[in-house]
Amino acid sequence: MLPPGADHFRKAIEELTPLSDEQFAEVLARFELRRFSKKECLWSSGDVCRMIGFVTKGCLRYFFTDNKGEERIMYFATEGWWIADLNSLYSGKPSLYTLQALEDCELLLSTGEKFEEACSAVPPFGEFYGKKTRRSYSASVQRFADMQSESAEEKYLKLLKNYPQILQRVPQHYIASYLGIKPQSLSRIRKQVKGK
Amino acid sequence: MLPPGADHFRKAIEELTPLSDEQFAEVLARFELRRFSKKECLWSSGDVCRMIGFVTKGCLRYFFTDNKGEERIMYFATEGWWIADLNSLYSGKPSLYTLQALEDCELLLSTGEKFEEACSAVPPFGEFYGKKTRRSYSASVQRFADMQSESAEEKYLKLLKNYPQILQRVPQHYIASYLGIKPQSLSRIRKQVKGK
DNA sequence: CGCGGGTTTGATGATGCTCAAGCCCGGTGG
DNA sequence: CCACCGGGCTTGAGCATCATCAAACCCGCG
Repeated sequence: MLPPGADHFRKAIEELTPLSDEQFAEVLARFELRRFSKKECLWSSGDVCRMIGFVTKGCLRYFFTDNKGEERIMYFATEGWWIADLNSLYSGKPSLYTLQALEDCELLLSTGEKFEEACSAVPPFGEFYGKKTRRSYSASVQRFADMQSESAEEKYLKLLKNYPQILQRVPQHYIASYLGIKPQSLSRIRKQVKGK
Repeated sequence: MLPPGADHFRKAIEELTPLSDEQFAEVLARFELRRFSKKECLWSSGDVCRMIGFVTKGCLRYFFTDNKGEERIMYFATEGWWIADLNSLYSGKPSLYTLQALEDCELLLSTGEKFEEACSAVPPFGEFYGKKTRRSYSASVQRFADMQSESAEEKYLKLLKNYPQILQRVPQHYIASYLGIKPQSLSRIRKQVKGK
C-alpha cells in the first residue's frame, strides 16, 4: 500500500531521472510519511537538521532571524518541494533556519543516513540528487541576482505572475517577509498595483 | 611534469576528499592549463558555458547585466576558486553570465564531458564534486540571507573583514557592483567608515 | 460585545540613487 | 619635460524608495 502522495513523489524524481518500479520501491522504503499540524516546526534554528524530505501536502515557511531580530522568509515550500538544511544535515552543526508548517502538512521524510543509503542502493536516485542540487544551486544564484536588481514592486509582480497560488494561501505579512520588505510597504505596493 | 598550481588544486580537492597519487593523476589528466590575459572573457552572456575549472592564478569577475542595463558582479574568483555556470553547462542553454579576467590568469580547465569522466573514473572525486556543490549551494543561500538583511555599510565591513585581499586588487567600482550599490555610495561609505 | 491579530493609512525619516561637477593620477604625445 | 586627456574616485544637492512610528480599521472568535 503506497502512502498518499507517493505518485507525486515518483513523478518529481522521474522528471530528472527515470526509475523502475523496484528502484522506486527501494527509494520509497527509505522515506516515511509524517504529518505536521499548523504552526508546528519540523526543526528550529539552533537544532541540527536531521531530515530531508518532500512535501506532499500543505505549505511551510523556511526562515531565519536576522541580526536585527526580524524573521526573514527564504522560501515557501508547497506540494512538490524538497526540504532540508543541507549544511546542517551534513556538517552536524546547528541550523540557522527554522522550517514551520503554515498549514496542516504531510511530508515524506528521510534521515541523512537512509537518504545516503537510497542514493547508493539506487544509482539513478543518486543521480537525481546530484542534478537536483545543481539546479537548486543555480536557482539560488539566480534568485540572488533578481533580488538585487529589482524593486519591491517588481519582485511582487514577479511573484504574482510566477506563484499566484502562494498569494492565495499565505498571509500578507509573510509575503512581505519573503519579498524583503515590511507589511506596510507591501500594503502600499498592492494599492499602487491595483490602481493600474 | 605537473603544471603550476597542481599542488594547490590537489589540496583544494583533498580538503573534502582524500585522493591517492594515481587518483589525482586520473583527475588532473582531464584538466588543461590555460592562460587568459587581463580583460579576456572565458565566456560571455549568450554563450553556452562549456568549461568547468579551477583558478590557480589571477582574479576574475562573474557578472551579469540586469534589466536596467547595469553590470552586476556576483562574485570574484581568485586563486582556489572553482568556476562554471552549472546551469548552462548541463542544460546546454546560453549562460546569463560573463566570466572575465581582471588580471592575467591561469586556470585548470575541463569540459563537461571530461569532468564527468573524472567523476566516474575516480569515485572520490565524484564525491568531492557532490560535497562541493552542496557547500556552494548553502553558501549561496547564506549570502542571499546576508544581502537582504544587511545595510550597504555592513556588507562593506564584512567584505573588509572576510576578504581584505580582494579590496587590494580590485577597482572600487567593481567592489560597489559586488555590494549591489553605486560607486558614489561606496565612496561615501568609505569616508564614513574611515572617520570611525 | 469586546478582544486581538492582521491590514491599511498617514506623516516623517534614513538609506542609497541620480545628476552634475570637480579632483586625482597615470599615460600619451608634442 | 610638460601639457593634455580620460578614467576612476570624490563630493554636493535633490530625489525615490522603503522603513519607522502611530493610529485607525477590519473581522473572526471567544
